[in-house]
Amino acid sequence: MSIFKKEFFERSTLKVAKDLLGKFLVVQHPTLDKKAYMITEVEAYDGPHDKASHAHRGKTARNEPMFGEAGVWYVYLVYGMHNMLNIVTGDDGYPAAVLIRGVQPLSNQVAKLTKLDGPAKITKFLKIDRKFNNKPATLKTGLWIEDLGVKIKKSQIKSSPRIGVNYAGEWKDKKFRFFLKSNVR
DNA sequence: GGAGTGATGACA
DNA sequence: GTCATCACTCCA
Repeated sequence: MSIFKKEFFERSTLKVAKDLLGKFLVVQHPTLDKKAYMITEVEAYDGPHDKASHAHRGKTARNEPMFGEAGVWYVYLVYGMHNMLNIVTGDDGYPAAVLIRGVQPLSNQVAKLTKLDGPAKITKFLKIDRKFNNKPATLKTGLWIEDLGVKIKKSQIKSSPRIGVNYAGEWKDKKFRFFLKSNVR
């Protein structure tokens, strides 16, 4: 059981995205027990040139966390009702983040807890909202990432174009989405 | 296929 | 100040 440090997130966004698969999102609510969810699907948003990234149009009040230090949560609202959970990667000043799209509860937890297979379902279910925005994921703030020793083989990782970014021109076809083979939907 | 929902960014 | 857009989900 080891919490991830900043150095993990300071590497290339694509590497971080792939390495996050099979790691665990740990949630600690004030009133509930600690729970861990395995990350099964992520997307990378890398750099100022990525048209699908919020950072593409430059630094704004909303995407400011993406430009900041690695290992910080970037949580924002889309479509008026959906919170999106991202973790900032890359060096300070380089806008990049990994969107967490899918997680799966540990098998010994509530069985009927359905697989959380959409980015907004995760945040809704785990009660993640913008109060986590700009908070470090490298401290036990209530939401962080741990390695619980699950080994992921390279052959289990699949990639595809990202979802919901069809406006992004040539960037929409980049295979920046990574997911575990057993969790294809 | 289409509605819902509201923060955000662009423009004036 | 207004207006269009949006890294989505749900119901049909």
